[in-house]
Amino acid sequence: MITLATKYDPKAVESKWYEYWESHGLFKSVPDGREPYCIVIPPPNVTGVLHMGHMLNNTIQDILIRHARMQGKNALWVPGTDHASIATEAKVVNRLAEQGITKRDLTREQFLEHAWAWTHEHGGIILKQLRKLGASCDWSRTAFTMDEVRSESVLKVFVDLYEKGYIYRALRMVHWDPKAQTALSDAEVEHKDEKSKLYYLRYYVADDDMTGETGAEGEVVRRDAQGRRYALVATTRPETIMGDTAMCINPKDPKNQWLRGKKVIVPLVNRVIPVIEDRYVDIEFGTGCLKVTPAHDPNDYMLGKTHNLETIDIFNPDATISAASPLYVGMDRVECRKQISQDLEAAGLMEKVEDYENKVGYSQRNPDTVVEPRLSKQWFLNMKHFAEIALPPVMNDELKFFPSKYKNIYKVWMEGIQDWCISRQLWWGHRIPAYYLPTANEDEEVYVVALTEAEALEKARKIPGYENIQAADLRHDENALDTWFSSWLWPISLFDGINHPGNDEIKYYYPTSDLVTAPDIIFFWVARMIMAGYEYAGDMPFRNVYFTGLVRDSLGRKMSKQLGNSPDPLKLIDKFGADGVRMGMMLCAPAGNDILFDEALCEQGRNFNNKIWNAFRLVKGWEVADIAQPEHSRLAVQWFHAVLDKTIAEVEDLYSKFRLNEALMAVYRLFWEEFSAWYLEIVKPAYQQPIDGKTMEATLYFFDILLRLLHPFMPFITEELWQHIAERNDGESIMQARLPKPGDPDTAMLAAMAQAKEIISGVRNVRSVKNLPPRDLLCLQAVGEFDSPVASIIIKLAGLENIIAVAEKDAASAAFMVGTQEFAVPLAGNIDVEQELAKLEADLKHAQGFLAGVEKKLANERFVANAPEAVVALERKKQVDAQSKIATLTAAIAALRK
RNA sequence: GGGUGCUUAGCUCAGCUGGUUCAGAGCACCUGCCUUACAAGCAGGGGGUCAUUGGUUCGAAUCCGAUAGCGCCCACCA
Repeated sequence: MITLATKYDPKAVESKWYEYWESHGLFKSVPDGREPYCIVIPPPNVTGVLHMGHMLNNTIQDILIRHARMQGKNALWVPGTDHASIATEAKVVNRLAEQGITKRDLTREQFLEHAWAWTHEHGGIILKQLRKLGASCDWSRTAFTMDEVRSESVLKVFVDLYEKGYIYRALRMVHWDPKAQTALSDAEVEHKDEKSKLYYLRYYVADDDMTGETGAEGEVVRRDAQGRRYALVATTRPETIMGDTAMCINPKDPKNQWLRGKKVIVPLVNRVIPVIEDRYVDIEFGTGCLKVTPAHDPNDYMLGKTHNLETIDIFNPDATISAASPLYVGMDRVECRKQISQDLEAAGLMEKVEDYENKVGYSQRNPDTVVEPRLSKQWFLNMKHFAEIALPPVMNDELKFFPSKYKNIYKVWMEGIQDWCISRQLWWGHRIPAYYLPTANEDEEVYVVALTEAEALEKARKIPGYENIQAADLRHDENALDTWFSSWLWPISLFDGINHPGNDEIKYYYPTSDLVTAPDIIFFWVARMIMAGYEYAGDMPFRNVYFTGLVRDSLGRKMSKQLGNSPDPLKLIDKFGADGVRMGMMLCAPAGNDILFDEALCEQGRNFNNKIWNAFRLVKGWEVADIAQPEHSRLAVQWFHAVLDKTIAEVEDLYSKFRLNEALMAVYRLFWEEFSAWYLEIVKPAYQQPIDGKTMEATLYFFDILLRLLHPFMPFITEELWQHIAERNDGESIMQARLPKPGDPDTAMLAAMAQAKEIISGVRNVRSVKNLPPRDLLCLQAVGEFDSPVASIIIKLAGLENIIAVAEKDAASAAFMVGTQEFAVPLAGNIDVEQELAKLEADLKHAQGFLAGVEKKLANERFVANAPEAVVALERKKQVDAQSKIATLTAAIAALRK
């Protein structure tokens, strides 16, 4: 007999088994004749570290992968990392800043050297951390969005889309991140409500003759103390007045008719600008006068275009005031706002300031940075075609979203889709494969798009006038592509399906099975992968998308460094074991809801590990002897087979619906309640007594099956125990064990045990209330006929001497009811009559109330006439049962009162 | 501003097409137990007018409408 510690120690086993799995190649997958099951990992940032979001996301993926593997599928989980253009470049820039180097001091090549150094230094840390969690990825396939295969894929796709006419270059108002100094896509801007100010500024009428006209009816003419007339303009951004090139009124606005055709003077700047008219202006807002700054507002840009206005860009790329501005040159925009409002005030040009709430766009990657609308030339992808191919399969459930509520969100986005700005003014990323040719005119652009410089040269020479151009004359586009322009190919490029379409791997693994990701990247990533999937692999990239929730703390707050409410996953693993943490995550992870993470749940996970461990200790401690199998054990085995059949079917159903937390809860209860609290207690031999062979064999079989059911959730402890349950060969693993197919559950047996449990609970309750010692054997009286197929189990677990059917129970006894039958434990006179009466009367009252409800229903003619027969019959049965129960209780009370 | 979802025990959630003895689970809580597998445990127990309000129906947590609160997505009104 082996002696094992009473507490399970995860540290001793986790690394051992991970190494075992890896060294025996158990995570590896190559195409074969089996059904494939594939997940591609949402690639974490290459320089990132594991946080709770990864923890949740990857636990779920590992559960799905391990489950599929145990179903006999060829399971493949492909790992990798993302180059995360903006985020990584920002980190490198920060590190260089610490060394006193700015990006501008370096050439592109030098900067990239630093970036690669950083990547190699920090890259892959997160993948090592995933191993601690037990992630069963095929590490031999680890990919990087900027490795050779992926890079080539990205460039090929760019060239292809350009040639198909979907990619174009245009001068547009784009979102500009002044910190990263790059354009962003619409999706990378997050709007936040902000308390700001509305400044009312005086725009004096130019060359005012100050004639005394008061204007037509409804006109509002403003004059200062000297009688000079002015328009009052409301703005949230006074610092942009340096870029004003017009003031706009609505032609239908009666208040401002007098301004038609006039010119006004921009305050402080003293530039004279025309008053234009456009119905775009909201008459009700502010004073109905809008200042027009075409370079710094999308609407104003549009007005500028229609009215042929000059565009003055007063910002540098870093959002300091540019030399194009007459004032405040070099000042930061935030400073400038403060300064200019003071100066306007001092000059008497600011009439009032109101509190105002509006939405301000922030850069997703630089959360403190307000994005600036900026006119610039960028590369765009026309999205219309892609929306058309990607919307239908989701709407008709060929490709399923879990939970399905995201379908609608997806639909709305697709239907209102905007072109995607794919160029970034960054170096870290895939360089855009466009080559510019020298032109006489600086504003004119001639370029070719080609995979390589050689091809570009070839193409360039076909352009009339450029027949003799040399490689040195080509200027490679400086921009990099949006990170998501590589991620959207991930499910294809991982199998090299862009460079080698139709290769064996892509044919076998694509479409992949399930994608597990957070909903915040549904547009960035999920939607675009679906687009690329249909465009480049002719099919959906995955069959199901499981959207996890966001991990929050137990108070529902987002996890953040400032709040300090974000636990370090590795510390948690250290404290509770990977299995415990995995379980803790899953316990609070109902599909699609936010996760309110609480460390207490990991504790629950750890406790469960310990429970399994101790159940194992118990079973392993039994000595087998050549003795007959007791009746109760025989029945328990029969019953537990039924429980397994039922639960396995339930669990499989829950998996298919991605209700993993419920699947876990089902196996948790199966192990703790049914197996440990009931089954083991039934078959457990008396202290130091041996067990019969049949029961032992069945028990070990059950334990084995339970471990298999638990394995996807808790891979380490289950492997450890599975290896101990029976002799295993080197290289064998529970990972490869199959889940049994459930049979039809023996419902009669399940019903019999359900009743038996109630009876046992009844007796235990009597013991508890009457303070009867647990070891004293009791006698149980069943009033009327009694016949249970599992009576021997009741006798054992309730601690009974026997069960006897009696016509009338002892007067001095504690009674309880199970269904319609009364049971009693004779108490040899020491009963508290009052207490007993109170209990019976409470039961009686309840039964009477119940009966009244049922009878009221039955008295309702319309119910009897309209309800289905079965429902009415059921009500009648309830009536009869309640009546019999009332009779029993009344008799019992009368007997006690004697 | 436009959509959309949610509101069931102290907490986190189940409850599918309305009817299985007047709502279930886990955790938390209360009581009693250190009973040789496990106190990271065992046994027992309490706790909900299913947000509010109209309606449909013989019958509503479940269907429909309104209200309130919370959340999410989208959006260039200064």
